[in-house]
Amino acid sequence: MKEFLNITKALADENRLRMLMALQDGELCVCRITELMGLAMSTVSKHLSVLYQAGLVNARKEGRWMYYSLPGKGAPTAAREGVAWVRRSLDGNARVVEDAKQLKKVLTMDLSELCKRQCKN
Amino acid sequence: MKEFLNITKALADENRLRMLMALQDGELCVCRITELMGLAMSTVSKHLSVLYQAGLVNARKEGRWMYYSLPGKGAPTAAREGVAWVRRSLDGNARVVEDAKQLKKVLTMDLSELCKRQCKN
DNA sequence: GCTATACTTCGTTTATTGGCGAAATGTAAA
DNA sequence: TTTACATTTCGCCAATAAACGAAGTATAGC
Repeated sequence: MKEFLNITKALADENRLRMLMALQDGELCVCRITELMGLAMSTVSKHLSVLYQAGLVNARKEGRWMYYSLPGKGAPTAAREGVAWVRRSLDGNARVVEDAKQLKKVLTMDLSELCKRQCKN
Repeated sequence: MKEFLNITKALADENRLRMLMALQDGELCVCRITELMGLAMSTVSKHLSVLYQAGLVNARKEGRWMYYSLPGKGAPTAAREGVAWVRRSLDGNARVVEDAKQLKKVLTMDLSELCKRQCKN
């Protein structure tokens, strides 16, 4: 019960739902997500930690960068089904579409430049 | 987004998950649910209101009694799928099984007696 | 009409959560 | 081995949410 409750609690926040939807087209590092969300990096990191604890995202460290992605086949059923349900339900949502558009821009930005700027804030 | 967030927030509470699972075998009135949950009736009523606002339960008034049940075919897709996901994920859960057992006892109790007792508390 | 009853709403308290900036951690480049 | 940088953790404050009891609403029976 507690495990499943972790999942539902993780899904009960608009910003975390936006992050899950933003990860649809592949993994992202924290500073790109931060740029997209318009929140403090520490806040974004906390949200990603909540999603990770619930098994709703994978985490991969590469050098100084941390990449988050949607869970694959190995993930627990409840988490995978939860993500699938969210994706079906929010597909085409105005905010999500807007985010996807904004994400395209963020992906063209230079990673180092982006992170440098984030850490200033 | 707001609508879907209503659903995920409604699912992000253990007592509300227990209530949804308790409704699996058919509608229940508030005082039976109250007896099962071991909470104040006002608290249970509030929880049911949250579930109702999210479209996760139906409500039907019959005389002095209010009956809540899981949503049928007419309900929005996201809500129906959410309930289905919860049921799959919590099927066989220890607490849920225990509740189901307890519910059987509660169903044998006299409704009027039960409600009278609830309202005293 | 009154009274009892089944439920909801309101007001308050306490606990949890989201947000930020500052400090800490870990990694890579100079 | 410093220095820079990407991310996380910590400490704090504000906002949200869960719990209760008391008061309010609506319905059935006298």
